[in-house]
Amino acid sequence: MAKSTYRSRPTLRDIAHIAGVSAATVSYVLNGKGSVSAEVQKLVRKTAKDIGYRANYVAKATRTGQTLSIGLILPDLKNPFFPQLAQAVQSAARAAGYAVFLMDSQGDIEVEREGAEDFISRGVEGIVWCPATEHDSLSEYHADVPIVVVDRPLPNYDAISSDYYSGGGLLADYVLAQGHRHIGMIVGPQSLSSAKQRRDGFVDRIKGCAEIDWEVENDFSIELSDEVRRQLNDFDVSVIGCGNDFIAIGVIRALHELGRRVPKDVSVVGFDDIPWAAFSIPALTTIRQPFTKLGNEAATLLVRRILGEGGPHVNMTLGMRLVTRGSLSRH
Amino acid sequence: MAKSTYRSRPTLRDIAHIAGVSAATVSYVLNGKGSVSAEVQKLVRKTAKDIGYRANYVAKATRTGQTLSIGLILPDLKNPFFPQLAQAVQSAARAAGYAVFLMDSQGDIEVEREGAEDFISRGVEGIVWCPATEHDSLSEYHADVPIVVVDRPLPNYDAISSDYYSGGGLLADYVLAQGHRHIGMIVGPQSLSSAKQRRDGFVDRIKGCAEIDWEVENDFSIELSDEVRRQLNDFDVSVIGCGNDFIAIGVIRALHELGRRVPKDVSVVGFDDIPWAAFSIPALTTIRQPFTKLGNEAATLLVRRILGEGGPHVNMTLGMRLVTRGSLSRH
DNA sequence: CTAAAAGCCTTAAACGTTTAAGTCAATCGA
DNA sequence: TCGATTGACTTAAACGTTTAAGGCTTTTAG
Repeated sequence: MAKSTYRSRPTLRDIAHIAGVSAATVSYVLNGKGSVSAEVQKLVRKTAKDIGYRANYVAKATRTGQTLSIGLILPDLKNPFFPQLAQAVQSAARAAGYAVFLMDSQGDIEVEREGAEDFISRGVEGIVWCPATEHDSLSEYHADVPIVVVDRPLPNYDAISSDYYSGGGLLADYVLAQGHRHIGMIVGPQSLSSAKQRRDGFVDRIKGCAEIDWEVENDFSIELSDEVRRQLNDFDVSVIGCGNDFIAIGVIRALHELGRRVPKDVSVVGFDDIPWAAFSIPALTTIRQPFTKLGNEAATLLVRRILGEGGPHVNMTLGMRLVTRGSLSRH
Repeated sequence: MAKSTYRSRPTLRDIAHIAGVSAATVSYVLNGKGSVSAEVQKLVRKTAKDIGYRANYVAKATRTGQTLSIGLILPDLKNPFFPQLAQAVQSAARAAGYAVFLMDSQGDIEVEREGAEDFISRGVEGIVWCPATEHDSLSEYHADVPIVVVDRPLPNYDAISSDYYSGGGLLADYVLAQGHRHIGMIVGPQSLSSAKQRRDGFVDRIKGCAEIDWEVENDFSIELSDEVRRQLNDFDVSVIGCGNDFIAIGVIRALHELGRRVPKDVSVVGFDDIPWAAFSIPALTTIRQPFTKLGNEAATLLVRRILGEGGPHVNMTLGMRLVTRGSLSRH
């Protein structure tokens, strides 16, 4: 009874029958293989078109073993980091003829696992994975299918991530060049490698050139802890470096409530260049993460692996660049 | 040569062979059908586990005709409207056992078409579609597979959208209740039904109670046209109603550049309650669109159609609600 | 005690493709 | 003229499942 109202699609055999040739012949012309006379080719194509034939990929896949699909697992689409990534992965995959299954793990590593398992049952030929945590929750699927992890180098995987350390350095250079010598830092959770690297890159470059007056940790979130809010009353620093743009936007907001003007009274810099960064008031000076390139490269690398490209796991790292807007002024 | 380094997965026949039973028996126990002795059940399950068997959905699908997958087509993941929707669709689909293929049409109706075609070739059992334009670009796939369109009622489709008209009214009520009597409006492109409805809902309620001093059109975008920017110099209106939150954020920004304070000098209201709305300064008073519910309902309805539920096309409309934050003050 | 029913398992066909191998006729080269 | 090659097409098996039909063996009912 299910689907009863929807038409069942014509098959390759239907074409064969109508055109009076064998199924094999139809398959050959539709795939441009074998040798078939121009006459028959034309006939087959015509009947295919006439009856509205469309290939059945799943039948095709049973025979060839190729589903031409990949899976994308990411932690939370609501985080503005991921839509761009997903878009790029899908677009690059599509260009290579692959469709992409989407799985939002909601930050749950158990869901990540189940998702990967489900994907593999569905025959995906590879997975692009943006891990929710530092935990290698997909290790058991590793042998079944190539996996490219993005945003985080993970041992035993192909990995593509932004060069956070250099990005931190880039930001430090600019902060120094603009004359700032007293700096407050609100870093992301240092248990996350991505948070640690951007911090270290920044700090290492600052070292000896200026003073880091204080450094506190906060979630990668707009909500600031009480400890952080207290630090915001410090009038000695001329700039506050934030672990990411969320924190920076939260800081600008909190500063605004405290009656301190950005960047007049104190400058603020972020990290990532999420879409909102351009539209805060003032617009955020930040380090741009190449979201789109990240996704494109991940999908492209994955496809290469699928096509059999060997070699050791790559750990590709993409350059970041400084985006200067209004939230930091000369000091 | 491709995939040579990845293990080929054990099949149901492998289990059968090892356990010394027929493939049919294995299938029966794995699917909980037929009648199989407890003994054999145990044996089969054990061997399945031992050799790390995982069902091959594509083989299964050739036989059953059910791929347990649906497609999701949307115009632009970068638009903050869609990530939440996608998340909800995926989540609800997953709960029903369905996986979802993602396709970002980039606003191109040709891509929409190709995407749908590709999906159908891949055997999706249904499609959730968020049209990029008012154009019914998927009409030809309509007969193949159930399609639920979201955000826009479209004739001959099941449709789920927010009740924009009522939402507009809700906003008008609040604006009036707060004492505003002179209103400027920056509406979205009136060729879009969603833009038109929210405008009409607002205007119809205002009518007779207050003055709409001016009304201009702008894209649903943060970038404002010159005409719009000129209007912003009008000191007569006490509130500016915007077609969506993007426009509202752009307006707050432009007003800020003009030296006018929001909401002290003039109030601003948006529409949609995109995630950024809460974090602008001041935070936006707006009408919340039930993104998550929209996605959930769409997926659930689609699944019901897939399972064979008949009946005429539904045109479900979801209530919106007012979210009061700081961008509008009493007048 | 026997016929019918129930329980447990197998056989084999089917789903819509692809593709290796084979057939047959026409063409070619010497 | 004849064997070999080429060209055009077909046959049939295979991919990994599901499932209707059937065949034993054991249990049940009368």
